[in-house]
Amino acid sequence: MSRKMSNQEIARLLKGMAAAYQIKSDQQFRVKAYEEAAVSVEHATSSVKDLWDDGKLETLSGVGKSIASYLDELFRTGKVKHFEKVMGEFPPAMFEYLKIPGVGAKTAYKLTKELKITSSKGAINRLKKAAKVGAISQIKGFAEESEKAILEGLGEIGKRGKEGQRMNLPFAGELAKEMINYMKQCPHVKRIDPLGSMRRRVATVGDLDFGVATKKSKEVIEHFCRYPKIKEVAAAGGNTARIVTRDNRQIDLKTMSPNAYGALLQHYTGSKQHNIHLREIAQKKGLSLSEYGIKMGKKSVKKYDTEEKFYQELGMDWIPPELREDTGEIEAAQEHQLPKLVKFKEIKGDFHIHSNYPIEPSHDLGTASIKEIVTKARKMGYQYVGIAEHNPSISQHSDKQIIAILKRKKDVVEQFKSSNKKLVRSTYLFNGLEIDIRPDGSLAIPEEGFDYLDFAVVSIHSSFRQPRPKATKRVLSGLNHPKARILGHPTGRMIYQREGMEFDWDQIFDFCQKNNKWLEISAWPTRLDLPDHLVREAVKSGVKMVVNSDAHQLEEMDLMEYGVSVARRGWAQKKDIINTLSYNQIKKLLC
DNA sequence: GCCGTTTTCGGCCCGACTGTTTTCAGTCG
Repeated sequence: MSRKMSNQEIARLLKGMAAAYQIKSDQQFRVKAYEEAAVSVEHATSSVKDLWDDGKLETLSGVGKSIASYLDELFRTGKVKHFEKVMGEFPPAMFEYLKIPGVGAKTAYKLTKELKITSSKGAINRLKKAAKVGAISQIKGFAEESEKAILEGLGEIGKRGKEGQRMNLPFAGELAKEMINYMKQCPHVKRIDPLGSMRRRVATVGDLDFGVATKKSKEVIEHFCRYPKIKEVAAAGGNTARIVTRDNRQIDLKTMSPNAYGALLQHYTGSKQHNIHLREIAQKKGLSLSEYGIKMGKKSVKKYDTEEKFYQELGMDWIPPELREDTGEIEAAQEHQLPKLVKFKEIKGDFHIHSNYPIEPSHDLGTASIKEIVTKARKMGYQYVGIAEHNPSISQHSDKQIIAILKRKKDVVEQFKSSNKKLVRSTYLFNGLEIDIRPDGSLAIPEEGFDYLDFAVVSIHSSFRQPRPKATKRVLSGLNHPKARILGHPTGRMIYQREGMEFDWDQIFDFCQKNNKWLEISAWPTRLDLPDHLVREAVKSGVKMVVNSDAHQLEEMDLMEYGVSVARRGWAQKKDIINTLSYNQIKKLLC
């Protein structure tokens, strides 16, 4: 098929199969298998099509021989005969209704039958009309509340973007900080943590959830419900509450007494796959896990104030939330072999910051001066900082002009260094450039221009749709120059806007590893690129990476922490990240 | 349909919430 099918669409297809089987048969475990495969596809950090290209479909948990072969058929022919046969027994409208929050297989099927709607075309609108005239509440098993819920659910579909309304990690992270600061004003909040994908630092976060350790749940919930940015309190009970903010973000809060907080934190941090695996292990030991603690046989639930003790009870080390995806971390924790993940405070510099130096680029210029950048870097405790503006535009300048601009910039940097000796002694300034790798693999400045640079970040900013062999060759060619040390935002993905490029990663990893080239982990909110799963592959291949902010404004230098989160999710340790090296070490590598 | 240092057969996570119900079904995370 010509169009690349998104993970979201594939997940929907698998969910449809689960729903069909749910109605059709009592094979509840086959239903569960399809549902799990759907979730796995939905949460996959790489495109399933890419995995298929690489023959790695079965690395997705929950995708075995059968589903892999169906997906193979899907990618080869654009359809799956078996799926069409199974789902063909049901009105197509039913699969549309599955999109409605709160509507599952049974409800969706019942609606199509009772309302006699079959075609998927206009199914949503017809349902909306039925709800408005009160036809749904007339159906047995439904009443006013259900009808209202369906109407509200239908409204949700319209509001959501095509990929669902998830936020990128830095966006969600900043919202979470605001909430945490607000909640800490309440003296009864002993401890507060984000939960779920936010705590695991996934690149995209859905709703925000928080856990609070407190002995005074009522007061904490009340304080939560007085959050200044609130639009409405959607629900509030003894230990949980849900608010909706003015920008329509749903935020949940769950409280627990401090002596049982560890289990709550563990349970709601997930991931679901991680927890299921844990419970299976627990079950074999005769234990049962829940958000309240651990039940041993018929005895009462044992409580845990910390997660550490909870994991210890199961015979394993505490697992950093970033690793809790059931991709081997549980086994590693049992063997006491978990990696010592890189930390934000170990970062000693940032190599990708756009200053406002008038370099006349074709892409956007930064807004902060060189002095502001170095001063900020020093405040952040960095030992060094690299400025890397986009190269001067090639369409607007001759080679000669580009060389002149780069020479002048070097002069300005040298002048800055000599007139700010004290500052530069504590935080050294490297003079770099972010250079386009053009579609043919050449770099967008003339050879002589490199004489005026300490290093170059080379990146792709155009022609993202090249076939894999050509794209791979392009990157290797771009990295080939001795001054080209960093491959900027390697896949070029833009979260929710553009899929990453397809490369032969083994070739790229191999080249980087042998030639001392570094892959960037960009902390730029819509990039977070390399993505975490590729970070992990790179770590396995012994490739070094560098976490950069790609800041265009001064404050954006603070986004570095989110890049570190991506590195951590990719199991990266200090030794894998080049900008954890001291200035003296890095100087030797660059000069 | 998936999965495996108790298994290639025989298991498959746990609980809350909601709405509709007199004891539960469906959905969600």
